Amino acid sequence: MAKVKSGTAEPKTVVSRPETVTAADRIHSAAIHLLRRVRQQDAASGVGPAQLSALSVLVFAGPKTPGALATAEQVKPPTMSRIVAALKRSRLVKITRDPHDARSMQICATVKGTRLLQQGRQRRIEHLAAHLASLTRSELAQLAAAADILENLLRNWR
Amino acid sequence: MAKVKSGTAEPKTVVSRPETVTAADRIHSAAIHLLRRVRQQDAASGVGPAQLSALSVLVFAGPKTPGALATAEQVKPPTMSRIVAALKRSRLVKITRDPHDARSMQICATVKGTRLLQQGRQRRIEHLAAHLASLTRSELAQLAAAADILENLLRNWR
DNA sequence: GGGATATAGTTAGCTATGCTAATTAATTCG
DNA sequence: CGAATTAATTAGCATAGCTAACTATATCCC
Repeated sequence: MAKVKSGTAEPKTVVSRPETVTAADRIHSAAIHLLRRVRQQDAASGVGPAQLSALSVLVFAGPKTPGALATAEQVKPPTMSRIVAALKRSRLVKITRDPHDARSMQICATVKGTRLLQQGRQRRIEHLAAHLASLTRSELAQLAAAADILENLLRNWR
Repeated sequence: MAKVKSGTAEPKTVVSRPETVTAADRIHSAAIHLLRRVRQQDAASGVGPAQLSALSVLVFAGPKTPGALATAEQVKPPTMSRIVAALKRSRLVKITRDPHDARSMQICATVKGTRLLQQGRQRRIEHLAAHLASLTRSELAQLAAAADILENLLRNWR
């Protein structure tokens, strides 16, 4: 029952504002349907969505260990282990072992990986652009702002 | 960058507003990360995300044929066929054959299915609530509005 | 030093969800 | 009535999520 620490001594039972309920449903539904559409575009790259997402982290945030990648992507280590193995098979990343800790390693996007990601992004943009173009400047700004609000919310989750 | 080479038609050069590019990336990323968080909560229901989403359509939009459900969920018929089979095994939906067309059938959420969905929704809300509570009324409204803009966009996709 | 403990990653095995191609069954059309 | 169409399923494959159990290395502490 949604207890939240408040400034007062006792935990308060927060009665969710009614709009919170419908907002959660609508955000959830929109996210699901958006990703299903995007998936159809990304299929053209021949690389699955989880691999693309992990690769994206590597390209934009630089090399990472498998564990750090798993944390960043909010999946468990074995899942990331397999994703990385697939990326490596496709030569989209390269692995370098940590000289100071033989258990550890750095995963780094290759030129091929970076190029593939940029092309995928390009393809996605090209497809999104036609649709986003039908939005007003204000609506687009609203979407972008909402995405940021969400990411901020997600960053401090839990 | 961001020309829209209309894959098929005349090479109309749409110069995307710069914010369109970053907006697409941010929306995409936010959607991926939101769903990974939500998935962890929904796992408690013991029913997969695709099943929950399909069930949600049935609960809120009423009975549907497998084909219509596949279209609504943007998946191919065999995929929906298996999702429906799983829902049926769990007694979350019931099937009635169309008396006028023996090939066709109606899928309808059972009381159990409706209850499970509401409970999952409740669980999601409880979890979201603490985080959404930190948003202002205006930010929340912005998120909900953005979700609607997205859904509208998606409805007329392609 | 050396055993106990902790940490990084992988392997094995299960489930769920996507797909395409081919199949079955029923309806509609010519 | 036979051919084409339509609705749904079956079969087979790949990706991606999980937990449990394993290997290898590092660190801690006596």
